[in-house]
Amino acid sequence: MRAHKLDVVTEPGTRAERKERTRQALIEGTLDLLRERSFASVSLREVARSAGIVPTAFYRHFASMEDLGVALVEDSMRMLRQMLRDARRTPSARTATESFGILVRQVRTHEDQFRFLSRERYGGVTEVRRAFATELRLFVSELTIDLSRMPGLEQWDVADLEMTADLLVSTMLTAVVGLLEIDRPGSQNEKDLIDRTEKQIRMIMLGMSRWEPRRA
Amino acid sequence: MRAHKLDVVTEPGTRAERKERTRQALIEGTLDLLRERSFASVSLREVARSAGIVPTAFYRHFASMEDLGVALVEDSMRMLRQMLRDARRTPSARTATESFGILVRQVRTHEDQFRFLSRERYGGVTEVRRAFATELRLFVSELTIDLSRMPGLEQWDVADLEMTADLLVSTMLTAVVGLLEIDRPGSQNEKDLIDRTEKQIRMIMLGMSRWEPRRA
DNA sequence: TGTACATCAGTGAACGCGCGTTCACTGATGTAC
DNA sequence: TGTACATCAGTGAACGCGCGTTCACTGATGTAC
Repeated sequence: MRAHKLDVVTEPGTRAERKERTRQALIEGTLDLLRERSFASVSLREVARSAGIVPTAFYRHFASMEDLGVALVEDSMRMLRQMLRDARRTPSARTATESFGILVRQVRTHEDQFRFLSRERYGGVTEVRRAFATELRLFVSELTIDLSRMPGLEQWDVADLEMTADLLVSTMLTAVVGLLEIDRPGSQNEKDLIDRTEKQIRMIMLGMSRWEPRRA
Repeated sequence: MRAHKLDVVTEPGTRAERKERTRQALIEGTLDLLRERSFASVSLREVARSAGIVPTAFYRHFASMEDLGVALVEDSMRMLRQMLRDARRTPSARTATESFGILVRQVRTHEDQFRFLSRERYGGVTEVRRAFATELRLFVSELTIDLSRMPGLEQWDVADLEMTADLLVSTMLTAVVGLLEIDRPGSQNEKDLIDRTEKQIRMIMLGMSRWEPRRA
């Protein structure tokens, strides 16, 4: 019998596991604080408090708040990239409207991270802006390649393909940001927004079918 | 001769005029601080410093930083409304592309205020978000009326008209935000962005000409 | 026009507070033998 | 398995700093007579 071990109230797991758990608590606590505030206005002490540790213990995980910000970007970007990779593998994501449906579900699943990205995109932290812009450019150029393979678009100018990909992406992005403003998922507001965006995508695609590439 | 009056180094004008000048210095100093930071991260003392007054004198003009924020929104919104009113009176603004040209020039003229609006739109201050959303809804509904009068769109559903107006406005808004990211006006980047946006607007209008309203 | 008083934009000292960061520490976990 | 030592996540006191806000003040401008 080693019953006395049960008296010890420390957390289970190895030291490394517990450290990782605290790190996650810091990240999730921060995302939670960012629900209604900007990253620039959140203090190190608040973040530590949200994770249930003393301010000085923060430094066991991050060198500074800026460092935590970078980790947040990396985390969110990893999620975004994974989503895009999955979407490209899903056969049902071939049309823009279907891709948008997948996007909506992902936004609802990773709401905090999408909010962080959309809010800091033009907000204070330069690092976030740069990383997001790069990711977005990557996405647009991938969509450009997809478009170039669509029947009827084979002879299009690259610039025209890019312009169209950019329009489709920015329309979806506007919808994502609108989605984050709607608190209650499944509400009529949400349905209206999704419906409207799908129509907008269809309208753009109608325009594409009439577009004359390389006008003289 | 009252030469001794010239020795006095106080600012010219009546007391009311000087007060108004300080108020403007506070507002412009704040907009200047907001070039690279968010409103939430700017302190009262910094704002006072930027206007060349002592922190306590700030209270002669605004009750709090929040109060200053509201004044900033009101100022920027007044500018935006005036721009829209002028644009509606200009005969050359009849097509969406021409309206966009006017918008680009306005953005370059009132860059600080547009930056404030775009940055705080999803940023911290609730007041700003609400005011901007209202202004935007107003703009979309005015454009909806304009569209309903265009030849070929007379039989369109109101929902379809609104959806289209929303798409046009959000495309222009995306361009405005992109414009603010470009430091050097007149650069190739700027030309590319404007060119791309004009093409996007034309593509949407092509889609409109093919749209079948009230599909069964 | 001149005088006496009221107004009020801006001053400067002072306050209590939360901040980021340093430092020496504690005690459970990990490791070598 | 047991012992002795090393590691290291988290602690708690302490610091100097910029913050928002209070208060009594100054002295030029405005107003009433």
